[in-house]
Amino acid sequence: MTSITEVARHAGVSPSIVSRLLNGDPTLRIRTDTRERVLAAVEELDYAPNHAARALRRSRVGTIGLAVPDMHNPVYATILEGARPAATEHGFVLMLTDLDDLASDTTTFRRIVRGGAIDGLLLQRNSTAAGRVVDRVAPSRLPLVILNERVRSPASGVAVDDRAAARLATRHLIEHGHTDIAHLRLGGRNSRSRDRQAGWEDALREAGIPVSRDLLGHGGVVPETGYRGLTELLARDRRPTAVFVGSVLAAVGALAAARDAGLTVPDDLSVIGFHDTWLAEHVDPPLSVVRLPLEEMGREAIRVLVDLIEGKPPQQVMVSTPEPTLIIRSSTGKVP
Amino acid sequence: MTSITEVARHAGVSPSIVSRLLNGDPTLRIRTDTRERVLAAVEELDYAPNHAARALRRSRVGTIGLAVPDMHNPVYATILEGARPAATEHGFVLMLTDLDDLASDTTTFRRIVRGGAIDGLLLQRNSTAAGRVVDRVAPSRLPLVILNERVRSPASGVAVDDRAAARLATRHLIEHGHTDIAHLRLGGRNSRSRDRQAGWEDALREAGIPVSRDLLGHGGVVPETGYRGLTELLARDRRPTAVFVGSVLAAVGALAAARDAGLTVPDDLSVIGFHDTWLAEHVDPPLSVVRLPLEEMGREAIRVLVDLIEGKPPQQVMVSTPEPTLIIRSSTGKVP
DNA sequence: AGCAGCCAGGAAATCGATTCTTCTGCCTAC
DNA sequence: GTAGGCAGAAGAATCGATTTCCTGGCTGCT
Repeated sequence: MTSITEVARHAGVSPSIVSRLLNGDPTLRIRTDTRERVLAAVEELDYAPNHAARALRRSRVGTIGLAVPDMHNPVYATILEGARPAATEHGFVLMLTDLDDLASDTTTFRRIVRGGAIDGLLLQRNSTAAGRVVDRVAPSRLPLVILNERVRSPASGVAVDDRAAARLATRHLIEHGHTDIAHLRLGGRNSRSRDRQAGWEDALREAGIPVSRDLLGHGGVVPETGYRGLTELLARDRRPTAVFVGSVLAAVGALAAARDAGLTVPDDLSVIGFHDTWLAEHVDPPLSVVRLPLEEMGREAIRVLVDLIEGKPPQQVMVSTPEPTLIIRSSTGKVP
Repeated sequence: MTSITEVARHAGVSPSIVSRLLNGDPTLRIRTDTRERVLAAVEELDYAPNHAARALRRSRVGTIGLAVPDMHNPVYATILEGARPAATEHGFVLMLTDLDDLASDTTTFRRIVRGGAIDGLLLQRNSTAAGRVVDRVAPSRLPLVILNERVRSPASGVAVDDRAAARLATRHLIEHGHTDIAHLRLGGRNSRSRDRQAGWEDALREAGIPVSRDLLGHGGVVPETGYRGLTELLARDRRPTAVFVGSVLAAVGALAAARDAGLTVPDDLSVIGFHDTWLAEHVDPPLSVVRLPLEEMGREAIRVLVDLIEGKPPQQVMVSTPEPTLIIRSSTGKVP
């Protein structure tokens, strides 16, 4: 590990010069030949400032904690793909922290948050665990950005336009002549679930179709709950001819439920999901979905968090470009 | 940020006592009442040692870098699910580093590796990028563990028994009466690809079936390459009745290729994939696969890396419990 | 000549935890 | 009565980078 002292000795200057040069101190007056000697020494010794020492001095570690509930969920993977390069651009590294650990384990929480292992936290507010983390983080004044969720003003949050996207998906079904359009909602106390349901209602109302509780079911966020949700819905008196599912994974489960109920998709039942991931393309039938700017959301979340770390005020951002788009595959069709 | 000095003042002792007590210094002699005063102060101030200061002093940061090519790949997500809790157990946090950045960007590499931002690196050796990273890391003596790949002795690696698993998968096809069994290999210069092909050959040879180049194709690791691979294979003179695909994602692509070629799976063609992820369950038809202990591999990799960080010698580990298992779904059946 | 002012760079304090060395009473044993 | 020993704890150096405050020497002006 070459230290700044070695570089300084190598170049025949004092450490402060090396530091100020490398950090671009505007008040630094330095001769060209000295500058070049220092830079040459840096190159030759392959010097990089020690992470820990710099963090200690600056009281900023250069890492951002990322707490998502489940890496298997392709939605989070996509957000991550957007967030990581953005973090790098801003000079930060992402640190993976387990949401549940943060919520339940005092030792982990202390180590990470109180011990200053991260400069800020990016949190997917999903489970009740996330709520607990938010409550615990608040008093420590650690910069915090809630991901994929609209939040109230004192907090920072970055979301996508779930409502518009849900409306788009539902309208697609309406345009195919459907009027009995069910919705399998995410569930839970979060804006995503509410907004997607609201978008569904928006589209129905705009088309003059009455919104009925009979066509509202629970879809959850994994295939199993989607399967159960559609199965239960199909057992009711009033059978839908189309269903808008609030999650891709649940939509995949719904596809299986339809098959097991003896229905052909899309001839007997149209299914549209939420969020495009390459999974949607490879199920049978390929799933129509509405695509939202998830990577962009990841990128924005990093930007907002870095702003917060730099002392700027909290922001609530809705990422709306590119706009939600329909990806029409084979799971949606005309009304039977 | 409460510091150790504040805790010391609060308890009426010197900082060294606090440090030695909290770190369990065995040479520390301390009165019970003093100990309790210190612990009470720690609790009251909710003190945790500053990450950066401790890292600086100990020259160990407590983080492990993880470089995988693609989070969308459920295989990596699964390995990660195993690695993260193991890291926490050992007192480390996982840091996400981009493989390509590490390979190509000097600044990032310096910052992370030379700057001592990680104590060790867990690397999925996949692309040529990974090879470059290995070469660059070597001179810096950063502890390095290659994931999911057999390696030669001076390096450390953790792998699963690809060959046995491939043999198992192929034998499953043989037991269903198939003799024209193709293999879509991963490709690339890595042991995974070679071992899976070797396992396929093992099973054929054991059954007295000649191994033919005509039945060997390229599958890659994503659906698109799997699609192309099978399409090309089906265009040859000799048509297989079954195919063992070296990756789940490629197998999913192969399913689509079979459908587009007018073949019904499994009636006209049996398909078996490698690695079980919940994706396999939800494609049509549900894909038979062979399941390997991926989470366990992630956990083991952390153990080996931590050993390395603590100065123990390199190890090459093959994770073989639980043993590879067949997960039989509906994509494999009797020979037509 | 004398002095202000600038140029180029140096010295030292600091961040917080760890760890090695040193110190102070008090008790015991000879 | 005093040296020695030990329990119990304080002090100080250190890790490496940053940053504030200085300094020596030269220039230019009066």
